[in-house]
Amino acid sequence: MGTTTKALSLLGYFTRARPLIGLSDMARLSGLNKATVHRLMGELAQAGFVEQAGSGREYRIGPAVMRLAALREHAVPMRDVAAQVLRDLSDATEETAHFSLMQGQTLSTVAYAYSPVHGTRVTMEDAEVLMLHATSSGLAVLAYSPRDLVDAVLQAPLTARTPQTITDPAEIRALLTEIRAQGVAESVSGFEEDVHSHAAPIFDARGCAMGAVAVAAPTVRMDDALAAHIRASVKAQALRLTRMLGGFPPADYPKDSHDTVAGPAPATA
Amino acid sequence: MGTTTKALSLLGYFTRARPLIGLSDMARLSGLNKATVHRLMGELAQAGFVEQAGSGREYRIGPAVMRLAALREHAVPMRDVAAQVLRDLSDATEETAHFSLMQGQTLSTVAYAYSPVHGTRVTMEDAEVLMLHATSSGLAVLAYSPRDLVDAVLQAPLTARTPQTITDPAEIRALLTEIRAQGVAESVSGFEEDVHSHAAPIFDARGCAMGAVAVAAPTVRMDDALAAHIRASVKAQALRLTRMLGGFPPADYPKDSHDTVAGPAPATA
DNA sequence: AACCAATGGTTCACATAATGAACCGAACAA
DNA sequence: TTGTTCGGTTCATTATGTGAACCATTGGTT
Repeated sequence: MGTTTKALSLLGYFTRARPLIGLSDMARLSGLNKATVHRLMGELAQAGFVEQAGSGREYRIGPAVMRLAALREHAVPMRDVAAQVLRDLSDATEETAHFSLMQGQTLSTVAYAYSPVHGTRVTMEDAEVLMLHATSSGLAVLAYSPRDLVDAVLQAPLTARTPQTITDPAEIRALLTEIRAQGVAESVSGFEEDVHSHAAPIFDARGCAMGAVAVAAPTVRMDDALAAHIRASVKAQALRLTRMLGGFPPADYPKDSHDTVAGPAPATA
Repeated sequence: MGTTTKALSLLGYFTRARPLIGLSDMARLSGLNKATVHRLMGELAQAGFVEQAGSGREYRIGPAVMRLAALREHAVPMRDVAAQVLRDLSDATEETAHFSLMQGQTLSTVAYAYSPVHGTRVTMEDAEVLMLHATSSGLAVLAYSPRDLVDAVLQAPLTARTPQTITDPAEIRALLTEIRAQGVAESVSGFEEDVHSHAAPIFDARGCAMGAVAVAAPTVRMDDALAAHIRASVKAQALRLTRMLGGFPPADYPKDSHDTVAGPAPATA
């Protein structure tokens, strides 16, 4: 393992729950020698990536990352990043993939990608507003949203877009629990007739659901095999997009044991 | 120079104007061997600090910094705190207010606020790097910086951003003495043409200057009354921000006994 | 087609820079 | 006192990083 990799891996041990780490703690966490950690932290500190908190001599994330984050935000608009992931997702599933973001209390479509494989496909509109209770994307977001939002949405009148739209608040709450267990939401003809969609949430840097990635297929093409494939794909790609956008899933988000989506892994040592 | 320092220094070459950098360019910019840069960028990429943009094989800042920035912001909500102070300052002066922090040996913009009053205003960019000798913020910081830093900055070649930029080290040293007497630095068209700015330093918990708050106005609007108002406001708000961030001014920082610039609008409005 | 000058990327002999066991002085507790 | 921690330092050993020279591609010129 390269020296730089070691140094950068140290940054991975800072979390929301553990924003301050002392020298000895860091040595323990990383499994590296205390002297090594000291030198690496010194270099990180000199570059402004960490700094020593005033009172103790513990370290915390430094100001340099703010500058880089501002650059990243400017250089990489979310749509472009999402477009890439959606293309992969629609290729993998041979169906329509789309990405939507919460804006205020509504969910609106940001980007989508079609698969060229089938002649019939689910089509999307730019900036379409998705109802939270009637779409798989909306349910995926709701399942990982704070109670306030869920209550606000479910106490408002729930309009039925189709005869299949679920409008009973109690039924939806039960659904949300199930979604949290699965990590994937599902909707059959809830928003558009004859559309069967699966969605997984996208999380921001605080671990809050900020949107969702979904795959929508005509109901006639859906069967158990395709559904299983889509569920796995959408979940994997949603995790990938979450990471690409700099967010990370909450601790209780169900992990599939098999798929290993590359991420900023901590020390393997 | 340590390997880690070299790797991290590469990140410093990304700017707003240059968000994508190729391998050869990076080697040129950093003065390092291409093979070295390749390996370092590889390690940075593996950790998510850079990534290779889809089209070319050029590098850009990666998603990992977003996570760290969120952590930093959570631990040290400087940006939020500053935003509040800047809003008050721009309201009070009816001009653009901004806050910048020293990172290593450069000063970079952290936050800013515009006043809605005038149609023309000085505009800012996120994460813009301010030259220490050519901006009021830079001079304010230098005036309260240790001798080493001042010497290092003034012995390097001082580039002139505009014809009005002061590039004579002796002249700048004289200026710094004056700034220490006033507690406020001033720059007329030193960084951008037709911009007149005033700045006051922000101190950390040890009483060292760690950044500056400034108000920038179009030169055409500047007159004695506005200048006096801005000087008082920027000084008062800088002191306030210093305190809010847990720092305090050094003993020799000039205190204005009389003006209490709590009042919002200037007389001229 | 042939040529040139870029690009990103790779190799390997060499030496610089990283490593870690043992050490220090300072707090704090029993 | 003794025994813990803690952050930080030293220095012989060697793993790690380095860079001149090398490919393989690409895009532009002649």
